[in-house]
Amino acid sequence: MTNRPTDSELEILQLLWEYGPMTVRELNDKLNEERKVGYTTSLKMMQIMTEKGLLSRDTGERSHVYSPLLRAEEVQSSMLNHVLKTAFKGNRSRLVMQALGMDHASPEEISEIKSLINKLEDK
Amino acid sequence: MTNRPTDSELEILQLLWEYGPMTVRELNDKLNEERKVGYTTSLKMMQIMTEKGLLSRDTGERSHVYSPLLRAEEVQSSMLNHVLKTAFKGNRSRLVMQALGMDHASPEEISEIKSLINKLEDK
DNA sequence: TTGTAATTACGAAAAGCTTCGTATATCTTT
DNA sequence: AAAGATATACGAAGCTTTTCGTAATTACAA
Repeated sequence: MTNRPTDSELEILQLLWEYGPMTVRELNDKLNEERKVGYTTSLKMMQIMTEKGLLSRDTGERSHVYSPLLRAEEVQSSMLNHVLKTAFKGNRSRLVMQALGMDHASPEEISEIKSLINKLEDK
Repeated sequence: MTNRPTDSELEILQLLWEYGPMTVRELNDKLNEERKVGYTTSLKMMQIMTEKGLLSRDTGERSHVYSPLLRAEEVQSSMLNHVLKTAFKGNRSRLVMQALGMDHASPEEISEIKSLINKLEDK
């Protein structure tokens, strides 16, 4: 297993990270605030994600409660690493430059990044 | 069209970016330096990529010559933007922090990034 | 010039992702 | 207790991606 969910899986993970463990019904309702998704579609996705080891579920009640098995940081790291390897051929600086150049980084973002770099340097 | 190639397509684009326009034969040879790929597999991929608008081809000679239609920077930007949106929910600073924290950024990389930030600040 | 090699075109199989319909089981309400 | 609502399980269709095999075409070589 690669720690790298598909886009649809990621959509579900984001909701679980934001709102905490949920039943299929609850999650499907959240999903439908953004786009139309059938109930059994959400159910199937979450069952598959459980098989894959992306979610765990508590079957104690009739309505099973699903929880994410990975933290957001882990998934972010996997996905970013993958882009770094495949699209940037491992060139981290260029990736960061791209990230900084995208749209317009606000002055606040830039100073946030600067202070982070200073912290990194201290070590 | 999304400017976001699949991993296999990206593998082909990387070779074209690095070595310039190539025939299927040439590209397939390059690919096979890394992993076993059938000739018609490469052919089909490149035909599909042409349909998708990822490549153009010169059919003037018997062996068609393929060129990338996008620059590496465009694809990198698309892919990074996508990860930014889906995995990081648009939080650019966190993305950059992740990028800097991965493995260990070398002192050279850090100073490279710092000087880039200073340039950005000047504007 | 006739056969061998190289190239493109085409179709299709296998695998993964996304979506949903139907069947079955379990509550809840009247 | 019967009827209706709600949940899970299961299977399968439709797409996309990746991989090749086979056929048809073109060039080359003996």
